[in-house]
Amino acid sequence: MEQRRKPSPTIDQVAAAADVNRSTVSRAFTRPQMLSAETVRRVLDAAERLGYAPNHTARALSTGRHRNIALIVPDVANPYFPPLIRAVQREVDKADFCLFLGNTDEDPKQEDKLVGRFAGQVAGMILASSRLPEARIRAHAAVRPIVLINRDVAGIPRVLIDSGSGVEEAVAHLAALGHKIIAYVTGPSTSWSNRQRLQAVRRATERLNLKHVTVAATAVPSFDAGRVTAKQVLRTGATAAIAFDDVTAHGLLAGIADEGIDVPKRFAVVGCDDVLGAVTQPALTSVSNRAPEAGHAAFTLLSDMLQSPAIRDVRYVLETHLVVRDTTVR
Amino acid sequence: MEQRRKPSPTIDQVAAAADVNRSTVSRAFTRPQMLSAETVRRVLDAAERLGYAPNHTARALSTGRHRNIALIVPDVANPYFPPLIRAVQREVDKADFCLFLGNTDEDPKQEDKLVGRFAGQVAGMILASSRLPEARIRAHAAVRPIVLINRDVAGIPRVLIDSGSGVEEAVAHLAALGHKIIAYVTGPSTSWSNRQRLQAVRRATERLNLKHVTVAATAVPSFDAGRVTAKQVLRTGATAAIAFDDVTAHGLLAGIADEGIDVPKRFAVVGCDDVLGAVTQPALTSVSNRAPEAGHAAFTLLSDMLQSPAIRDVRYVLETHLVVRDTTVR
DNA sequence: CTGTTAGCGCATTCAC
DNA sequence: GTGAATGCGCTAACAG
Repeated sequence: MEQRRKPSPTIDQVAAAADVNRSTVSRAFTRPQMLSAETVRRVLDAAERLGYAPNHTARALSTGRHRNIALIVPDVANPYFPPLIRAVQREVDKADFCLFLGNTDEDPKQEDKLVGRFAGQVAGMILASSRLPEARIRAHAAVRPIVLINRDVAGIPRVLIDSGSGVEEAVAHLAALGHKIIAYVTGPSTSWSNRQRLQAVRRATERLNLKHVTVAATAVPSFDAGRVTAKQVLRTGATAAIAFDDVTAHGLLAGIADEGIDVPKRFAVVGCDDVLGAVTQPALTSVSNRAPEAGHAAFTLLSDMLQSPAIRDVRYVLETHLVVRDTTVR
Repeated sequence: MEQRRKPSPTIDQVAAAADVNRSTVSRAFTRPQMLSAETVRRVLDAAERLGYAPNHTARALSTGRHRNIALIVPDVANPYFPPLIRAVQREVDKADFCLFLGNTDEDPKQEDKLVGRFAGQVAGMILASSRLPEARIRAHAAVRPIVLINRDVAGIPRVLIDSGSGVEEAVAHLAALGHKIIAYVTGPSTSWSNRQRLQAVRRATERLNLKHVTVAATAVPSFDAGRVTAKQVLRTGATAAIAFDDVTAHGLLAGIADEGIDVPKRFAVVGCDDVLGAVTQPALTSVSNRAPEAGHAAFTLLSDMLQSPAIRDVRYVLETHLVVRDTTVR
């Protein structure tokens, strides 16, 4: 049952088969226009025949350039990220790159470790919702191209989904429905989006002369985190809550139902990121999700950085809007 | 605004700083027990000071071994896969490997392309729900270690989630409830799981003296694919349906509701993979999901293959069970 | 225990 | 247009 894998052919074997020099084979693959059409054909032919494909590793070592990029996210299984990953994937693919995926579990230490692990085999990295301290981000960005998603660090190219705009719409919507006290259920304290949403709630409630309270959920956003928070939210006297994300909002909804309180008649709930669509019961009002566009933009940015080594201070902002469904008004 | 990135230190610089030979530095990192504790300390010290980290690429070129593996899935955004990816991720991480992620869009050509792209920079690959023809799989597996998930090819190590067992339970459950005609709503025709589920429906209905019909959904499983299939399903005279997966079942549920038919009173629905949990309305009865265990097992298998080059014919099967919720009985 | 030497497979100067 | 030579950063024999 033993079986040896045959080593893949090298550039030298192709050179021999095509009766040319190694450099000619190399050129046939990288800059064919430098060679006579006839030679190119002969080389490619031989390569085809031998099943030769340039060795990424050797090429990278020689040029110092990799055709890989890494995408690091806090939690693959959080429904927010797969569409983002998907979008990045698609662009990476078009560019004929390979994608490394890293999962930090919302842990800055783990994130730091991953950045280190990927370093040296990628052309650049995209950090989505990075939980790293600003200093670490700057340190990494000084050494290699980095693009941030949902993290605002001056001087580092970043793509920001401005959920603030959508959250302000949400507060206005709730105000119009007559709510006077609005609760915000928090997400990870290291999350830029969380801070942004919290600030938007503050700003909007103040402007509209409403009260707001914030209720802390556990560190990692989850259905259960939202659910156990329900009682506490109800005790604040709020009649409406905006949750850090849809998953938390979904749990909150369940927790409120556990208390026998009708949504939206006696309590209104708004989520963020609109990842659950109409699957909750009642269908969740939420702030729109532009993660796929963010993924696309991030790769485009990174791609630009790879072309021109000048570091540019790009701040790409995507606005969001409120998507009204049945948890706020029937 | 121009800025040059400083190149990372090489093994030689560390060697100079520690006043030893390059090989000593190399050993300090790969086989410290070969060196005197004192030397190791001195080398690691110098490395730390210079911010040195071994270059993956150079190491891989020299040893021919990579510390990367690739995981290829049909659709990252399909809720079935993120937990699987997550599980693989976790194991990969423990082993100090890096993970490439590939997305095939259910397209065999794309899958083939990805395998080629990753080849040469990975120690091995895991193909989840591969849509590749058997011949292609064999061809690839002959060249490099490959582990399959949810694809049964003799001679290639594979991890199979036996949804058949759960589907048979589902049919028995429906039979006990008095259903006589059961519809199966298909998934991708190239999917091993789809064939397996279809066969289970056939087997179980025959054994229990029930009728079954199959209704084809569009190629890519989706909410909409399920929804538009509803009318057709109802026309068959079936009073219960088992769908290829939860996402399709979810759509089916919506389509049936569109027709004004009450679930589960007048029609019963069963999903597969249990990825939606209790989020549908009514909560979906489904066949349990063991994707995380499959991911774990797949990496363990791959890891074993990397240790002993002997190709082994492993067939690791995970049983499933029916999870009864509200779409079959209230 | 540690230094010496020789590649890994390729891109890239130079020459011709 | 093409060939010859050099080195990317590292590991792995082989010596001592």
